[in-house]
Amino acid sequence: MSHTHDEVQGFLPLPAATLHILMALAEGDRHGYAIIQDVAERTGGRLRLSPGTLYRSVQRMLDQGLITEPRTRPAPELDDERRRYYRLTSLGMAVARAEAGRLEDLVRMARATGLVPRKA
Amino acid sequence: MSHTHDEVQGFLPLPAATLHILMALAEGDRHGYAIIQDVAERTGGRLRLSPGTLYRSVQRMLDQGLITEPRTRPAPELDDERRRYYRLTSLGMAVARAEAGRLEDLVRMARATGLVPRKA
DNA sequence: TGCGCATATATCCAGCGTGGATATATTGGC
DNA sequence: GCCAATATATCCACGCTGGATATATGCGCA
Repeated sequence: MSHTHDEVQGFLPLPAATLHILMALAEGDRHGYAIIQDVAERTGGRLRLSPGTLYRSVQRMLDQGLITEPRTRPAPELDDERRRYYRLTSLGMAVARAEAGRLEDLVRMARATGLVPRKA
Repeated sequence: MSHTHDEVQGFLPLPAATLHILMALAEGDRHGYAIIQDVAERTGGRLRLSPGTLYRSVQRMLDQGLITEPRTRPAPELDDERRRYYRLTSLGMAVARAEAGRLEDLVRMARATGLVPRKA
């Protein structure tokens, strides 16, 4: 289950919401509403994914194969029937890593200009 | 010539082209076409700003006060009359630093998920 | 001389990603 | 019984982008 450089690179640059969703799913399977909360929490409330952005991003990511909808649902007794859960694919992980690398390059370039101090 | 946190933060997230233009101008005054070349060079040819993106971004940045058009033109004997030169403002620098910081936070978050290794 | 390419700026269109509003339905607290 | 939170889904308007197009000058080369 390996992915070619071009196959992964073709997704970049990743839409902002997509990277956040991938990061939220890195810890485990989550449903849509939980992803919104997770992103808000992780960003200290600075990024609040709107429902429109979240559900359209999720649909696109399913189509692209970055995430899947697993058959098994966690904790049936605590479950909410309405929920739809999502899981990272190996392609999704590879794409997230590639995007993070791209962002690192960007930060490195910014530092190289001398415009940006090397730490805050 | 200081800028408030909110004044600067209000520009974020910065459009991709805008950050690249700010980085290109960090080294000194440049005209539009030179910015396109500079960005292509710095990114190893991976990002080629289209004319549409470049000139619209520049116009927006002038309106926002991130850059200015200096009166003095460099090297009059080597100059091309058609060129329009642009220069970073202190606001532009502050905004570029803030955006770089935002990207760093993003990379840090990606690392924290364990999804992204800490160096390549 | 004339052709094409690089230089240089500017405008237009179509496409995509986003926020916000709206809709629908269920659950829990007061 | 009412409102807020939970949960998903769709629609509209806006902003950013690439690519095409337009215009004009300068340079190399056949």
